[in-house]
Amino acid sequence: MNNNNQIRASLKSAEKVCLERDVRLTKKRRQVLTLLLIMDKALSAYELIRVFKIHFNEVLLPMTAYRNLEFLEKMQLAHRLKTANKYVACAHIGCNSSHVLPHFLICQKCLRVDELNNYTTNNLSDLKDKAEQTGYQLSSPQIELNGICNDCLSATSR
Amino acid sequence: MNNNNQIRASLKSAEKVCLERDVRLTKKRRQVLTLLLIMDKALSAYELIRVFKIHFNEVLLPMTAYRNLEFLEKMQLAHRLKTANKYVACAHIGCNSSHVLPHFLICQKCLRVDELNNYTTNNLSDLKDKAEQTGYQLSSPQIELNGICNDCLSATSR
DNA sequence: TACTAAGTGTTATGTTATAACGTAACACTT
DNA sequence: AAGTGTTACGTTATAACATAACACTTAGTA
Repeated sequence: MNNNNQIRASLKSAEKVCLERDVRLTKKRRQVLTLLLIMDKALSAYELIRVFKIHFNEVLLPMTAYRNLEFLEKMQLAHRLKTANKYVACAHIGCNSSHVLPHFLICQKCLRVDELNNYTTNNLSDLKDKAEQTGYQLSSPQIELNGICNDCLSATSR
Repeated sequence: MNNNNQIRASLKSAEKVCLERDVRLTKKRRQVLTLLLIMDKALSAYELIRVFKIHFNEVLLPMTAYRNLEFLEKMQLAHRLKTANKYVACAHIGCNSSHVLPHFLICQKCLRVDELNNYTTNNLSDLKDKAEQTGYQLSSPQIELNGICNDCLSATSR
């Protein structure tokens, strides 16, 4: 779970990123990012909407949710997990992470997400080579691995 | 494009697989597999339904489509591409392929899919190790890489 | 023949996502 | 302060993807 200090730091970094890129971190966008950070797991757009209502007692409309998630994704402040149709705050806000070949480990039970960005560029060039040999140009490759985290595993086996 | 001989051979292998596993390759299931082989690209369930009507002049209901796709997936005669919400015939029917760590290259333009199964088990154990170090047990890992195939690329640049 | 299990049909609904268009808020100029 | 352009958000509608629950049919078999 992200603690308050971590969340504050991430929001500060997010502000900086938006300032640098001359885009606006509006109230709603900031709220969405805050929620993703607080929840610290993958949420669907509609889950986000429900939690938004509970947390801020304000309405977040579906279109706004999707637009804001798209914005956060562009700024690499959040990620879209295609295999799960869910969204999660970036684990590396403020870390100058490259996001060249993000790897996600997704727990199918609790939706905890671990984001591995410490892969060598070898992995990417390896994948790129294989893709090119097969006749493809990769576009923003992203590896999503589904599994079960140890916490959920031990909870189940009990 | 799969030619008629390849399709016939795949269907024959599919029959064998089902016989061995004591499950039925019913008419509808066979038709669905046939269509996936004919189309030779990723189809959504609802695209499949539309093509089914055109090709066989019979109705394939959504539920049946999903059930049959699920069946084919279990038998490893077809694959579900989660990042695209689409389905594709297995490229290795009758090849005794292991399907330990299937890699898919998906063209986002034409939905052609290349399925790489020639990865070494090293890749899998490597991923498994990394996952376990991070506290996850992988469940049927599958790598989906999105890109654009050379045909579409050259068509676009013209 | 009648039973059983598997498969399919049917209806309804849930879930995820986007299109199209209008309005509000903000930022910049004059 | 008024005018203008841009970005963000609101609103409505609908497309696209997927499953639940239960009924009916049929193939295989006792």
